[in-house]
Amino acid sequence: MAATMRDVARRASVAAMTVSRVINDPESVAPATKARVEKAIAELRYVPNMLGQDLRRKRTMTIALLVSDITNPFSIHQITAVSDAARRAGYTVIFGHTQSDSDEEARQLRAMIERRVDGIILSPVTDDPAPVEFVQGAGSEIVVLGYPMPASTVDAVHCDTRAASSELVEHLLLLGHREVVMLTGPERIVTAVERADGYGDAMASAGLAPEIHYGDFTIASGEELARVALRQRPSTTAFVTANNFIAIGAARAATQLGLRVPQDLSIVTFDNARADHMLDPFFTGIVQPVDRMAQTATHMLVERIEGDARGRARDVVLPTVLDVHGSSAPAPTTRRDEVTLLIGPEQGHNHNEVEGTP
Amino acid sequence: MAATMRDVARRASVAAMTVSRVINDPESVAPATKARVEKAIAELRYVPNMLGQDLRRKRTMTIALLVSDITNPFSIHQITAVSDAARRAGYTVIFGHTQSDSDEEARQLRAMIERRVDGIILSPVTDDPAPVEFVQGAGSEIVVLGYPMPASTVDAVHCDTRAASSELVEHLLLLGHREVVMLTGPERIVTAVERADGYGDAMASAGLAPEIHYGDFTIASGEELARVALRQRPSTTAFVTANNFIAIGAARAATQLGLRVPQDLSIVTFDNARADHMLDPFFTGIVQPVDRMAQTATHMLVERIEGDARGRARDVVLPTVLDVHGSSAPAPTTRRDEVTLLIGPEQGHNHNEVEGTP
DNA sequence: GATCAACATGGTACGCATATCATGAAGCGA
DNA sequence: TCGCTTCATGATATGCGTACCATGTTGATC
Repeated sequence: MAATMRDVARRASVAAMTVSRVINDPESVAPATKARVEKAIAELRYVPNMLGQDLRRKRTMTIALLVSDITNPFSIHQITAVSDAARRAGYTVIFGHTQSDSDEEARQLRAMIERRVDGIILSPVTDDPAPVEFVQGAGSEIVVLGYPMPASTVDAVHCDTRAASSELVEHLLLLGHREVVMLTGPERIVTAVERADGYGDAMASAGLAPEIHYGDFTIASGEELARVALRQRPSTTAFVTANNFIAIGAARAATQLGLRVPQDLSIVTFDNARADHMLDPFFTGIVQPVDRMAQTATHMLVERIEGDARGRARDVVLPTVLDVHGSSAPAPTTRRDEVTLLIGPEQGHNHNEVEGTP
Repeated sequence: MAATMRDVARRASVAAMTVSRVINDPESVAPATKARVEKAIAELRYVPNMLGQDLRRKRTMTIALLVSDITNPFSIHQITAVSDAARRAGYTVIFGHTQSDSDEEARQLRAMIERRVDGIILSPVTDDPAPVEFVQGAGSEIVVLGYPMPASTVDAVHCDTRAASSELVEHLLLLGHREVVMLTGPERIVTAVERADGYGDAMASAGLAPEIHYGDFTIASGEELARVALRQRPSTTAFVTANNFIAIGAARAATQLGLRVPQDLSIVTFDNARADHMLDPFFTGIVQPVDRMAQTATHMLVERIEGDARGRARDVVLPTVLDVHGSSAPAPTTRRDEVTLLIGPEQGHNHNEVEGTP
């Protein structure tokens, strides 16, 4: 169906090689020949076949971006930032999402290696070095985005999310909160653990007992975690949540239990959706410089691919910002025992696995 | 660097063809041979090169999805739905976004044809048949998602967005509104025009004069359009907006002008963000069955690719739902002339191009 | 023991574009 | 006019995997 380079060559009475030259290095072809070839290209509506080109050149000019959860506005922001930076560098980007699942991550990485992408930007699920080694062993370049990799044999761009988590707690402590509970994601995901650790650090420094609930990075899980936490400890005055979905869920649970945010309960979080997307930015939270992270990662990757960067792995840590909005307020002074009453009828609701850490 | 099939063949003392068989049709290889080959594959960490395979098979098992604006939650929803459906059918999906720009659309389509995707799902910018013909001429299958194509030589899945727009207006009329103004996107984009037309239909049926403001599908534009509309006609009691970004902008403008939504001003819209993502679903609006649309489009495309569907183009129209939330309320009974006062100091603000239609 | 089928495996060419070397023509100076 | 460079173009081989046909082996059947 589709015309090939040889079809064009035949029609223009030249060799295939000359057609290739017209496309890739027009200067090197005589004007008359070039015109003939271009005419044939137009007439046959010839579109080059990158499969052949890539196979021969051993270069696809493609980089892959693997994010954990494409439904998260945070990931969307990463995707747009990476594609823009990549396009400027002359690369095409293909995406995948792992749904925070290591097996899916492995499958996706393999699919990308099969396509022989020149490089991969990965937001890894765990700090297991195996996926990274797999990519490197296959001869593709890789940059890790969003998480520090412990065995640092790979370029990485991330924020100090543990310290940022401490910062969130300190914000609450300054507002007079003492009963601060952490709601985070699954224990198998580094981000969830890191953010819980930062919370633990700050609580320990303040001489307070930490209370951490592990769940999922979803609204439903946030709702459930908040419900359980409030039932177990009705005197809680503030939640630190490990992402915006958990925060939304927690806010929902609070509202349903008759608690007002922030008057009765403060909620602070990570990875706020871009302010743009919301009618009123609401959650106080840590904002990561997504654009800069994505651009930096892309540039580092392109440097590796093009051989401009050799040698040791580079680890770039970018600063976060605490963005104070309406979801955090001074701790209420009175105890709220009526909460237990409201929670009563909801007891059969606890069907998620929830693990508490002392 | 990376091992090839022949490397594996040599190591297992078989022909390359046998390695290929082990990978694609393991049943046809004797167990002992198969084991030897698999051992060699593991030892060399061989990963097949799809470029070679695709080139030979003339099949990439890839479909491309081209949406207009990846930052829109509506598009994200399309992306996830299409990738899920495609994965189930054994296809990989690659994405692109056109930013509602015809040139960018053409570039992206060409890039996808260059990669020889088996098919393309396109949310077109305009109703120009050229992009569709380009793809068909290049031998790829295509399904148009979200917009009806006038010259129906192509499969399409969409909603009757014009009728839906009328439905929005009727909802407002039932609430007693008479001064209803349309805020829509650029005139060059079909969706913007279709939705304005539906508004026009309903206003005409009710014997009311339409007033349409064209702008962009962005929050900033929505804000600007609303500001201008309210200045020109302070007695406006309701806006119909052509997407959620315009709605958010309009709500912002209203708030800044001291108008409460919905008490003083109702706002209804299209393409609400998924309820999930918002703390409180707020906008009354038309909801399109995104999942079903995306699945249908994917299935139709796969059928074409696999030759199960031949002949005439199919045009599937799916029903929309009017989702009533808090942004629409009965029309206020008193006139509001103080609005002009509030608008006064903002006059120098009109730097977007805004076109009014009588 | 001969014949044939069924099966396992190999050899060769091909899909498309390009790197590399080779060839021919034109241009230039002496 | 000869010899040399410079430039435009072509022929061939290559990248990787697979379709297709061919060959050899095994085993069953009479």
